[in-house]
Amino acid sequence: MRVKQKTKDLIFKSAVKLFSEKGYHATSIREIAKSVGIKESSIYNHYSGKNKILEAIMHYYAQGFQKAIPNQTEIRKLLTCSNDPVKIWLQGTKEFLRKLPALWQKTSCILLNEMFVDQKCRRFILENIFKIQKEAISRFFYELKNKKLIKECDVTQKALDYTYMIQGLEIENRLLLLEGQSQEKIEKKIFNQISNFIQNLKK
Amino acid sequence: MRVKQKTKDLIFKSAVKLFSEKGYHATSIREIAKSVGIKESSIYNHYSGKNKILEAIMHYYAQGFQKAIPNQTEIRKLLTCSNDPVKIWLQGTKEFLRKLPALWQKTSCILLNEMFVDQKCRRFILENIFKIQKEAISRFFYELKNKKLIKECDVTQKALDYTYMIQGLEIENRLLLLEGQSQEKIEKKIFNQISNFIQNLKK
DNA sequence: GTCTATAACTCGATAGAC
DNA sequence: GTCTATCGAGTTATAGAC
Repeated sequence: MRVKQKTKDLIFKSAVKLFSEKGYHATSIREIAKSVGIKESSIYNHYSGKNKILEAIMHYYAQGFQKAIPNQTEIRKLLTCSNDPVKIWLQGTKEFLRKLPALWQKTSCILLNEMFVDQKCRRFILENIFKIQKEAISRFFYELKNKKLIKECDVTQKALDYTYMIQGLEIENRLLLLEGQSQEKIEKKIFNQISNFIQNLKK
Repeated sequence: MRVKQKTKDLIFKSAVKLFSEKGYHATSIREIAKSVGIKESSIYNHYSGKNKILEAIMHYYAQGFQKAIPNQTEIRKLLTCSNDPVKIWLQGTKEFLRKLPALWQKTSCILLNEMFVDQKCRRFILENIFKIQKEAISRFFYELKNKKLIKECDVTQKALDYTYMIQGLEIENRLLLLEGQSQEKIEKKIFNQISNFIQNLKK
């Protein structure tokens, strides 16, 4: 049982690596098997098909995302940390990123690509990710406004603005990762951009 | 010669349609040929390989983009139209979109996907599109600031903010198109979002 | 310039020995 | 649970008739 789990895990990890680098369709079962060090037929003892690996990735992605989103209690706790919305937001973002599982970034790359090609994947992300993301940001902004830490504004519109910005950043993030830029440099850029956005929400 | 050009054009159009719907890798030469109404071998009389079609698409995309970007003269002309930066910007955007060739939207979908998978395509877009886009927006914002139509601000930072927003919008645009939402509804959303951004730049 | 025919290869998936 | 062997279908691309 332990060995079986280990192999399945290796298949998953290799698939995530290869799919994120070359794309789902351009990666073959054979390549995954080779990078694990087994024959392609052995993969079918763990996943009944290539598509099942993608489904597992979708599961991993959604579960990791949902668990990392701060709930109402965590938001309230964050609000007591400081009177500076920028500090609060950065703290919240850091905790969110820290809570994401190790391979989440790569699974994100895979699915955000596949989304434009695979209808099932697209619907899944639209309903399970984008919606939740927008709601969570709105909720957080609403609490900040309630506490008079940010100026009077249309919270829903600002949450939309923020979401678009994050998606744009995400694209750059993916490109820079593929071009081999360091994770620190990317994170610094993201935090600058986020700080700038929240700064503009101040009174 | 005329017939030859017509077929080549049909191949290009069919490829753009299929690639944008199913992705480059998931579309076969056979399918393209079938949708044109010829055999796959006949395609090789016009394009020496599947990859050459993608290269043609890259060419079409970049050329269409560059030709649509307003030059310094056009920017200056736009600035005389109104004292409202929102009106000026929307006018500029409309002219930009109108100047884009018919299939540009779809080629954009194809390449923005392929970008994450194909290094050649990625470099091409990073160097030929993103860079030019950012520079053009900076230039335009700079002129608006010079004319005191927008408040004192870091023009480069605002151009970056705008670029991220546009990329986020572009993602949504692609998704909604794939989900069958009407072009008008999408455009309305884009114009709202853009207006909102420029409005915030006002004094 | 399009066709038929086919080469040469890769793909996902299965059967059955061990 | 992994292996070898292989199937059947799909792929890009080419050769040569018309």
